[in-house]
This record gives sequence, structure tokens and C-alpha cells, in this order.
Amino acid sequence: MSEVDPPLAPAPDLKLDPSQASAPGRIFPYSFDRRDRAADLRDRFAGLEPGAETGIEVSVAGRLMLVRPQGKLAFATLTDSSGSIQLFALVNLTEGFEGFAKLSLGDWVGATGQVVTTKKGELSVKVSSWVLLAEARRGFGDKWRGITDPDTRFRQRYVDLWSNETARRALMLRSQTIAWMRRYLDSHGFMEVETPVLHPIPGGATAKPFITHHNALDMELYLRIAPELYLKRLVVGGFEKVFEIGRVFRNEGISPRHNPEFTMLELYQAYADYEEGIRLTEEMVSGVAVALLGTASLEYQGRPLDLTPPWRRASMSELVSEAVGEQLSVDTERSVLVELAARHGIEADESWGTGKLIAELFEKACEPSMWDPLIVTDFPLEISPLARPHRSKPGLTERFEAIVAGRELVNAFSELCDPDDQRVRFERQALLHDQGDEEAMAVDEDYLRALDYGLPPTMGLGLGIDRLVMLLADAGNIREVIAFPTLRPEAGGDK
RNA sequence: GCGCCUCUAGCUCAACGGCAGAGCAACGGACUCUUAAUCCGCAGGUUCUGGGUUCGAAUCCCAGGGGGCGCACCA
Repeated sequence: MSEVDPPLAPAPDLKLDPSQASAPGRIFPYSFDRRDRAADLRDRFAGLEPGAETGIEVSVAGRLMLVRPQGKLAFATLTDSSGSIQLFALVNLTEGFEGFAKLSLGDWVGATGQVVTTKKGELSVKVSSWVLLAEARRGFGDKWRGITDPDTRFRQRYVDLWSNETARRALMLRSQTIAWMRRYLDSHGFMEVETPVLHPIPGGATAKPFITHHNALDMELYLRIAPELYLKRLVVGGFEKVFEIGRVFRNEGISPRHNPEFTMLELYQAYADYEEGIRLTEEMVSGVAVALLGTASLEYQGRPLDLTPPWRRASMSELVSEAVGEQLSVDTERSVLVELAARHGIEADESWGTGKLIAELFEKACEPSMWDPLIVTDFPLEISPLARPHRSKPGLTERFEAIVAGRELVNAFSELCDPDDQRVRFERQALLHDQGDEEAMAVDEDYLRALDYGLPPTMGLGLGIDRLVMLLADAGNIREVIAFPTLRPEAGGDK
């Protein structure tokens, strides 16, 4: 058995003998003068009477999604990236009519002709000439249902995108969301920057990294789990408002809400605190919904979801107390929290302090039942190694998370600027790491050195783009909003 | 990583212990206004893989593989 190419190609559903494809005479055009898009034609010629002849010649191109040959006439539904339009061919008008009537579903066709409506009133291009731009040698699945098998859909996304409108729409919303964010941040004085993806020390979040190796330097490098520490270095360097939209990588499980690589927006604003972060979060999340969907009142997975600000705010301790029915805080006796945790099925580790216990209780008792947008504030210092201590509440930080539809969407805080405090926090993390917590951080000496030069008061904010798009696209699975989600390699052979 | 569910024609699905089927796609044909066009014909299978139970297994059991969902972890 050949080791070079796994046998992916010899599909039983090939429509043609592959040898024909390269046979002389089967040469497809190198370009096509497409001048009109389906959606534009629909706009331009809306409301024509049945049987109308406009006398206007147009040229369209796209894939044939349906074909209805009918003796000396033929109809076909052509879809381009804007939408669909009907092609109408007649034996005594259309060049090469016999060939047209034999076109297959999925073939790429360019067509020129007059805009008309049929007797039934369907807007159509009455084809005078046409050209086969590329053929579909494999079938497109059931013409009505397309393909629905999730495995095939994501492995062969090119088929999914043509046959499933919602798949296309989700990726379009993703693109529009990122474009909107860029415009918003640009118009608010933020500068887009790029920071390394290959990190000598993974940092900025608590997560297991992917490890890789650089040959020339003969050293381990890590794919970034967050850009945070580099972005703050740029603030030290004098850039007051920066942001990055980029891929981060976490070596953790795959689930409907987790892909090993995902896209994060991180922004940093000098002279601002987490109050500004809350304001920005509400404005951006509701703003992008209104811009793309026309409203901030969404329906998500069959339930109403209103993103209109202001969102409810509550501290983590308040929420936990509310859920447990008992007044709790990071100052509560540790044994009391351990007992409560046990009652919620949480096995408390020796190393956990009251802050970690509160956070665990929060995740277990509160988070799953949350739906409407909520700003959870004042996270325990123990679980927030990069956040600045709360200005008036000991043991807490000025950190908040935005929880929407039960999921963390935004994590932000007033940044820790004090190099001495940061060193202590890093060292505690490093200790946890040595004790076996693979997600704990390491001491980043260069970052500490940067803080020595002075980080001004700064607000930092991270927003999960994939999860935001899930809300906008009403997608229940993160893979719906990622063009090529991470999958196990194909088992072998063809599907 | 653990639990539950699932895998049948290219696609979407039936058959649930007794002859492996349908619709669509493909292929051949008919058809001058269709809209998932319609009609006639033809072809299409390692029922995920390997064992077992049984007179007989797509169907029941065991193991493995792919996929889905939930839990755990996180964003």
C-alpha cells in the first residue's frame, strides 16, 4: 500500500470517468465576464408582470443547484454568492441547447441573455449563450435535503456550504462581525496590532498549551493561549489603545462550545478601568447585533435573548449567595465553603483557598442557569493572577465576565500594574504548576521587567469571537461558525 | 477521560430474528413555462470492522472504529 497518498479520490459517485477530464477538448475557460449578480437582478427587476420581456441583456455565473429540462425548453436554478436566479433555455434561442439540458447539479455555468419573467412570473435570464466553467464530478447529495450528516458536513465543508444555506449564513455573519469590530475599534481610536503566535512562555490565561519545536534555535515554543502579555507590553511601550483579533490555541477537549483553535478579540485601553470595559462590552455586543441583524432582541436556540443594555450587574459573591441561599464571600470560613462545595458535587482540593471555592461554586450553582446577559463582577484575587486588586474590597479584583446564554463571552479587568504584586502572583501560579496544575502560569521575567518600566492604569478586555457569532447566527455548536473546525483525521478511504 | 445514543445504495431514510427496500442523485428515453417539474426504463450494497449466539443476524450479544449528545475542563 502506498504511503504517499491515502486513497481519498476514487469515489464511487464519480459521474464521469476521470480519464475524460484531461482528455483533449475538455478545456474549460480561464475567465468569464460576469457582470450581474443574482440578488442585484432581483432588486433591479422586482415586480415585473408575468411574461415580461425587458430587452436588457445580462451575464450571470454560478452553480446549478436545480435543473429542469423539459424537451425543447429547460429551466435551471443558478446560485451565486448573492443568491439565486432562474435560467430559461429554449431550443431555438439557446446556443448548444442539447448540452444545456444535460448539465448536472453542481456544475458551474456562465450564462448571457435577456432578463424576462416566465408565464408564472419567475424572474429569469433567457439564455442566448452559456458556457460550462467547471463541472461537478461528484454529486451534491440529496437535492432537497443536501447533506445532514455532521461528520460529512464539516469534513467536506465545500459541499456543506453549497447545499446548506444556514451554513453559508453563519460564516457570512462571522466575517461581518469581525469587520464590524474592526470598524468600531478603529473609529474609537484603537490601533490594530499583531503579536507573536509562537511564545517561549505561554501566558495570559490559564490553559494547557500546544507545544512545538524550533529547529534552528533548538528550543520549545508554545502556540499562544492568549495575546494578553504582549499587548500590555505594547501599552508599556506607549500605544494607549491597542487591539488584536487573532487565533489562540488551547490543548483541551473539543465540545459544542470548544474548538482547539479559536478567535479572540483582545483590547487594551490606557487610563481606563473595568467600568469602561463594561461600557464597551455592552456597546459592542449590542451594537454588532443591531448592525448585522437589525435588532438586539434575538432568539437563540428557541429562547428569547435580549442584548439591549444596560445588562444586569452582580458580584460573584452575591450570585453565589443568592443561589445557595446563604450569605457567602471570600471571607467566609473555608470549612463552610468546602462543605457547601461538597454538597454541590465539588471535590475541593487541598490547595484551594476561599476565592477558588467561591468561583467553583459560582460555576456549578449559577452559571448553567443563566441566560440573559449578565455582568459578573469582583472575581476573587486567587483565581485572577493578572487582575488588579479591587480598590475597596480586599481579596477581590476589579475583574468582570459577561455571561450570555450561560456562556462566558467577555473576560475583562483593570490590569495589574504593580510588578512586585505581579511577581508574587506569578510565583503562586508557578507553584501550582509544579504541583501538577498543567494550566497554571509560569513566571514571565521579561513581562515583569516591562512592568518595572511602568504600565499606566489600563483596562484589558477579551471577547470570544466564535461565541459571539454563535449568538448572532443562532448556532448551537461552535463548529457551525468555524469554516474548518478541528476534526479527527479521516479514517481512510472515501466517505 | 467517563456515560448514553448512533452507523443500511452517492445523498436522505425504511426494513428491527425470516428473500436488503424507497425517494432523490446517476445512467437511457419522453416532454415548449417548470419551481424539490412530471412520466417510463435501467443500474446501484463488505448493512462501519472483527468475533459470538441462532436452523437463520442489518436486526440480539461482545470487542474495536467513526460520529452525535451529556458530564468534566475551559473562552
